[in-house]
Amino acid sequence: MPLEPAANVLSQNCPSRTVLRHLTDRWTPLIVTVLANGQPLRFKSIKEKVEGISPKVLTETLRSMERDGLLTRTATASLPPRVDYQLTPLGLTTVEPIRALRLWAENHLEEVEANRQRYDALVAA
Amino acid sequence: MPLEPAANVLSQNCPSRTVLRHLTDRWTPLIVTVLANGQPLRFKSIKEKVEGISPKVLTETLRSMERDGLLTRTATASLPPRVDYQLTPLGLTTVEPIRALRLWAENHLEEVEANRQRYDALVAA
DNA sequence: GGAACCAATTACCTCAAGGTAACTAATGGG
DNA sequence: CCCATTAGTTACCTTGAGGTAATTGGTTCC
Repeated sequence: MPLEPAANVLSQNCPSRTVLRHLTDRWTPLIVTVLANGQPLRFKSIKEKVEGISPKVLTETLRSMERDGLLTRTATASLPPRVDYQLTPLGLTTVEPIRALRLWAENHLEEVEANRQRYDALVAA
Repeated sequence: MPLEPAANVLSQNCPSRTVLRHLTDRWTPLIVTVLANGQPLRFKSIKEKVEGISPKVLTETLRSMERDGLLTRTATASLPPRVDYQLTPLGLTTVEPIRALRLWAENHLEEVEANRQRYDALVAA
């Protein structure tokens, strides 16, 4: 059994780059965030919590995550129809990294904005 | 002193969303990765380590990171010219979250690819 | 007999991120 | 005289992610 060559996102053709890009897609971190506790959520409910996402893009992003094995999709043929999405064990392992990234953005917002103002003032001068 | 309203990336107009998007720009995690040890690197050196990035986009991304206060740019008027980039203390606080994300991508690559094959086989059927 | 409900799908459009290629300034080296 | 070097800039183009709006289907509610 040969050892796999180590994946390395710095390498031009390493497929781990696409994995990283999926993980950092515009809406993926937000969807992981609302599913983070492991409980299933319905399509409509996700759409409400992730403010501003369109149904088309939500469907696309959920499909992509399902394909990568991050979540499961369970359709119930009830009336009205019901579809539940739930993170898989693999998906749950992304929760902590994504949570850290999200918290960084939320907690350093003011500092970043202050830096921008300083920079823009310098450049204008 | 009024308390700041808590930032929340799930809110449509919360400016923390743009901070998160910057952090997850196509090249930002890779640039943070090569600067992660805190040592300054020259433009050319970054360009070589982050395989495939064009000089234009590297300049743009570095400028954006400098504006947000993640790194400093130090130009030396020597010949040939020399410009060093180095993570700031703020930038260094992104290293761990980004490292976790990168490691996830690299370490779960095979599992993700296996899931994709399974999914595509099912959908084709 | 229409409206509401849910989870989409479809067709279409837009825009900005990113890519490509050529060019610049300043100077030392052959 | 011309090339190499470094860190870009400029003009231009492409692409694909994402947005918008309308539509579907089956059933119950009014």
